[in-house]
Amino acid sequence: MTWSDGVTESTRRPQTRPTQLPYVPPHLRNNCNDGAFSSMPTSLNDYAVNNANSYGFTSTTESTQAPLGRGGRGYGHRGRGGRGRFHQTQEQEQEPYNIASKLEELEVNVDDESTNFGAYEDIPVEVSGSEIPPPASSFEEIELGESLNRNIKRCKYVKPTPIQRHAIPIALAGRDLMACAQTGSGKTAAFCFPIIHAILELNRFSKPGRVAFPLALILSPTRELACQIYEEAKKFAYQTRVRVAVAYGGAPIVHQLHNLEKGVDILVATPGRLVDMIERAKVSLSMIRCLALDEADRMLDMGFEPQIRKIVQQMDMPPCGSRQTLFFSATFPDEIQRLASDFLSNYIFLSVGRVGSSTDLIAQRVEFVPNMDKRNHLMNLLRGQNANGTHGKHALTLIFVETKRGADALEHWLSVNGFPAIAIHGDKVQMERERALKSFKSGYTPILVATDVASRGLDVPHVAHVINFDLPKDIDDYVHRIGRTGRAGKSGLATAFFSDQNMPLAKALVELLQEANQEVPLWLNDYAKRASNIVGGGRARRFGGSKFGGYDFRRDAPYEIENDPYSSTYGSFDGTTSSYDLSHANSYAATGVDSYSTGSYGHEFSHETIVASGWD
DNA sequence: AAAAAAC
Repeated sequence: MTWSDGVTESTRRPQTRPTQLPYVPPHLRNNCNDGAFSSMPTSLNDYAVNNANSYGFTSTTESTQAPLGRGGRGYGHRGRGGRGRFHQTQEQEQEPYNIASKLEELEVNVDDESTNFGAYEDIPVEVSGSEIPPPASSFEEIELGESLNRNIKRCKYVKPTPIQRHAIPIALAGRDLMACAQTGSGKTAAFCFPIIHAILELNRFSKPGRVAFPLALILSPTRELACQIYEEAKKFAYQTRVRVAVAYGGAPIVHQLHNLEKGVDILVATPGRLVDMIERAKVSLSMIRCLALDEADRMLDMGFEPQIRKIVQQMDMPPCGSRQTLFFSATFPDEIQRLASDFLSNYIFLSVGRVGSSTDLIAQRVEFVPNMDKRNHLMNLLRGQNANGTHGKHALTLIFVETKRGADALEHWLSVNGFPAIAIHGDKVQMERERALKSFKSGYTPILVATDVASRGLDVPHVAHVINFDLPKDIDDYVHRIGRTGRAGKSGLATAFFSDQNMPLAKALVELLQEANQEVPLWLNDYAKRASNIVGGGRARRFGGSKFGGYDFRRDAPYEIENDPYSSTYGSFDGTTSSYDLSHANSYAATGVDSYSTGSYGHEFSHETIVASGWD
């Protein structure tokens, strides 16, 4: 990145055509051969088909119907007849859902060093905007510099993930970016590497002093996520002169201030504490070269947007255009994209995987469970896990509930019933929150009951099972929640308890399951159809003509762009919706068109391992 | 109607 040249001047026309090499995620590159390669998806399929029975929770509308399709790709099989026996708790007791063996079958988080074999067959990549820098295929090719490369190796990152391959060159070129990539696919590194590289290039490090002048600011919606990003960034900046600091509420401010006084290049923060520090004149944003928002859609939603606007537009931060701005998330609803463009200048829109989609590393199940039966049903699930003795460090269970009170209540109820559970939510003091998370991570209490405080970004290895005890109202929240498992190439399981009051979510849930090649229960389909007749059912988010297109909201609203007071910030973006697959890669180079997308990366084999951590 | 985020 060439901040020293001036951020806005550093954009350049791509010199070479994008190297569209076949992509295989890092975890798939270990000792691959055709036989092993095909083993995982097969077990996934078998899993879905064979367990249609033991799962078997269906509404009366399904009764004796076989489940539709299967969990894998294609619809060649039909599950054997699932019996609708959702009132028959007796039978549940006799035939508890044997989750432990299923987790083994799925090779869920068996071992950090183990690799799972499978394929991302179709990872659509869409890039739009003007003068798009081409993606890179290796870290070496990106030339991040010796010290950073050393740290990348230390972290056992061998090959960039798709989001990294595309986002890092864009960020290095100094461009603003709105990036969407699936949970657990390596977003943290995708914005940390370019930031650290740019600071090293700038070769002007912060000095100790009463007021801190960070060069880069990374914002996070929760304290725990801020901590996690901070820890990651520190690893990446190890033995460089780049200093990283963190600022978040609920912890004594003096320690954080003390650290700031030593000099800060990269500040990771939650909004409230940051504003506090700025108002105390302990931090100045006047030197900020790069602003990165993790979970950017959350940061710009109703609850957070005023604070972000204050920090970005009403403090001493350099204005849009004279700083670089990077937005990252797994989800990016249309209306939030529109809002986000206020903070961006001539930005590039990048999506790896469909926006808001989940990864197919997560096997998703939806069961109809009336509110009254939820606890009993949960008990049966957990008993199934316990029975096989694998409910330890290698199979953590994360249970999401709707309310803070509900989290406490469920924690208590589980504890009383002999399940080692602990709760985390925003009414606990920070120390309790951190203790709960630590206790969960260590496996000391392998069950964590959480509100949405834990739904985004947190990277906890060994989370094998995410249970949506209460489903969220927003499908995007669901995507983030289940994204706590199936990270960095590991597979995972997500179970949702769907009750009558989740009707509004049915349509979006069905669409998501279909996209992720998951089995859609017939009864859920019925709910979705009924719900779609009611105004407001689902979310009008996925539209657009082309198969993968319609994600960059600028494409859907060319007129608004022309009439928009900010239209100049769009540079030469012309609202075209060109779409290119591999066979058209050449035309990209020849014409310098402003967007391209790929439908498939194909497959590739190599021999590499990767260690999970801080992937979001 | 809920959750998160400063003291």
